Amino acid sequence: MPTDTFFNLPDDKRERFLTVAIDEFADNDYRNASVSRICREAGIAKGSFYQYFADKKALFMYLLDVAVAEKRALLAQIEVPEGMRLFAKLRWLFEMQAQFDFAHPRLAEVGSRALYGELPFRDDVLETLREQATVAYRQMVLEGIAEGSVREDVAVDTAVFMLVSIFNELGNHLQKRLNLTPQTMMTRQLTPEEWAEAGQIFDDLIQLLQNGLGSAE
Amino acid sequence: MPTDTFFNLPDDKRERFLTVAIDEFADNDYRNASVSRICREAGIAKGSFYQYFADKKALFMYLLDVAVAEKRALLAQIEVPEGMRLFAKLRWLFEMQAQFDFAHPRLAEVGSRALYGELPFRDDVLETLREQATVAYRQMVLEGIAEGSVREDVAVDTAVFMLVSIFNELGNHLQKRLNLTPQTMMTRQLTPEEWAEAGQIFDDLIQLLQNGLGSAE
DNA sequence: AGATAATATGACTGCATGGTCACATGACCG
DNA sequence: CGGTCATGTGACCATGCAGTCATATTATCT
Repeated sequence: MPTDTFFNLPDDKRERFLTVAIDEFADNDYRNASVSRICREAGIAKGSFYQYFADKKALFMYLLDVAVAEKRALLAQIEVPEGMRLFAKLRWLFEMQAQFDFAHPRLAEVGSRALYGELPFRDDVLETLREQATVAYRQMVLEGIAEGSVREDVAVDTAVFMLVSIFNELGNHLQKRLNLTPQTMMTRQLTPEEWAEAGQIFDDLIQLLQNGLGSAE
Repeated sequence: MPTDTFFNLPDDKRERFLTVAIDEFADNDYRNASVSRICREAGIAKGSFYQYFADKKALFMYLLDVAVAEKRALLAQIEVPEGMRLFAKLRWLFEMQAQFDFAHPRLAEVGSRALYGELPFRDDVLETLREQATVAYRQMVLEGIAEGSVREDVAVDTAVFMLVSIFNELGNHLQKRLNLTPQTMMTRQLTPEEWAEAGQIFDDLIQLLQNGLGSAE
């Protein structure tokens, strides 16, 4: 989506630009993110920007590409476990998501804005991305039923809705529970204690999803 | 928050204005909602607007007042049941929320934007409103434990997080499941069949929250 | 060095916004 | 009728935006 000129840029300049752009789209939704501000911040002329990208939308879509690529890179780094049963798989997914959020807090913010925020244009790629989570979760629930780990009489649509809602808010919740801000996450790694706490939250969540809140009474 | 002048307005003019304003803040987040557009749409001069409200923020806060008042009115209409146990109470809450969403779809949209969207200013009243849901749910879970309907070893914080996440997304989910748009909701009542379907979804949700997705295995 | 192509630049256009203000209109009262 | 007060009005200001373009700078090759 960017032009050759953009890729010809010296690495440091290109990276500085990207950092600034990601920050801008992490701090502001699409309409309020400002090309002018990005240019000012990154120290490049407005005209130059339009030599790199056709327009604001092209930059935004490229940032999403970067986010997707980054996520793929993370997944490639860790072998996807085979033969996991539903609740183990869910837990693993939670952990993956958290790992991405912690490794790329600003990018993750851009991504979640893109998925759940409002945009002044319609984009099919994005639309598909949006649906993907629902479809994947439905598939998982169905497999869960097939393998016997999920009750046969479960209300599939409603269960999927639950999973997606929780998944979407998980990042925010972890941040609150661990007292983290995107800044602190950028500047330091998670301590083992923090990871343990996150792990505990995942365990609790899985426990709740699997057995509910109700007592046996 | 509005001036006397605003309340002195002929009823139809004031109501027309409010309808337009609510639509504007339902369709756009705070920053993108436009006073100029509201004035144009409502057929009043820009100067007049500033005779009714100190500024854009004052209008916005007033709309929230209206929303809260409207919700109170709904609750006053229906007697709050006493002595309900947790899961019955939750179901009742779901139904209340849905009834409000269906009765005032546009206002509900303004409200949820206010609670979960971003604002260019900080407001203590709003902050309190935001926390209220979490506090109330925590209280309910604790009561649930006390009365024995909730497992004693439940992870309270995580359970509350689950409940809040689900509750926040419930409106959207119902809309999708029942194939409704704010417009259709404005123009017609829900059919008994649609209400039944909503009720089924509530039942399913409660069932999932209480017993989880897991099979007994 | 000279010529050609790639890149950088920032003033500029056109547009929309929130908010102001000097003035116009209308209502009520003696 | 005249005067006073409440209300209505829209041109106007400062600001910020996305995007353009003529011009200037720098690289590259002969």
